[in-house]
Amino acid sequence: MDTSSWVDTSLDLNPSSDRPLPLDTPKKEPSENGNLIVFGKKLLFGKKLSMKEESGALVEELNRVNEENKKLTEMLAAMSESYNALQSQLMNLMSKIPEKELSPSKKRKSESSNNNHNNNNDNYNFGITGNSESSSTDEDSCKKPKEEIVKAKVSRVCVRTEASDTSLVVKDGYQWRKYGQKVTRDNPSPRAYFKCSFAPTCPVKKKVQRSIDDQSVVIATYEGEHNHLPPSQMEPTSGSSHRGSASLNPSGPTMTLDFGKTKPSGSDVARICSSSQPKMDSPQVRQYLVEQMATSLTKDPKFTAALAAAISGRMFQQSPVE
DNA sequence: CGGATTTGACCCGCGC
DNA sequence: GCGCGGGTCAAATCCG
Repeated sequence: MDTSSWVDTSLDLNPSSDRPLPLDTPKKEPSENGNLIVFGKKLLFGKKLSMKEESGALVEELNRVNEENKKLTEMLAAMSESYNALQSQLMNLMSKIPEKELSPSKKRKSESSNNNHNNNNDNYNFGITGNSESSSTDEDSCKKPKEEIVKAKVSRVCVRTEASDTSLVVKDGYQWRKYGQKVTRDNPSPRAYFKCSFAPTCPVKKKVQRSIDDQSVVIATYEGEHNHLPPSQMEPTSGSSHRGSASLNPSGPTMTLDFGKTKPSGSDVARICSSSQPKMDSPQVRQYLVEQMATSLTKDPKFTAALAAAISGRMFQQSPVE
């Protein structure tokens, strides 16, 4: 199941969850904590109060916490809604993009037939586009039955990095060894070739190249499936609380975007999540994704601004002057 | 000193 | 068959 790839990705959207967050939401958290503290205090000093008073206070606190809870739930729902609205808008715009983006001078068709017909448009999808097996058309399977068998799973991931960062390094939790670099015709930026070096027998390869459209975005194309767990998950000390994904098909083409090097900006999340929408066929997964997004939102209000900026910026880029 | 990276050469598939 | 271009190899180099 390929959904694991982007699910896994989404799970790592909060790599900072184990570090003390600045918490720019003083409205919510302190009040919540305040409730808890007050609650605790009253428990501590409850001895001096009569049972009635104590129970009354407890009920009061309970009501207050419930209200707080309700508010938070509403906020969550609102955020999820606005996120979905933005996402659908983005997808609408994406679908309107003409195929003019395709480079007309492209000679070789192997790549385009291996992936999708709108190969280059993948670059503008900004996210994991899934494997070629599921996305390849009937035509492809007729034309290239051989490759259909040989071809390993292909996934594409786009990651925003610092534009000044010239190293084509995509931290995805695996260990890679670079074995080649090539300047291709389509893109003046060099393409780097990596092999998974963590396990000698692991057949997975990845290609990393900057997007011709946006130099701050690198496109990583993964081929094959890891036959081992990501090193980050094999370390017992590597955080565990927020990595509930360890059980999710570890042998699949999981892409645990660490973003350790680059800051986990909202745009990253927006790109990954928005692009993976076509794979959102499982309601559970979808719900989980929304929860993850909501968690990010509630933890970092700047996220909203970053998300809006990223999407609006993308829209502006795709429909320049109207 | 060993592993990782760099980079030019080579291989191979595809289109003409 | 030839040329082009992407992908891979492997020697040289770098780096911790």
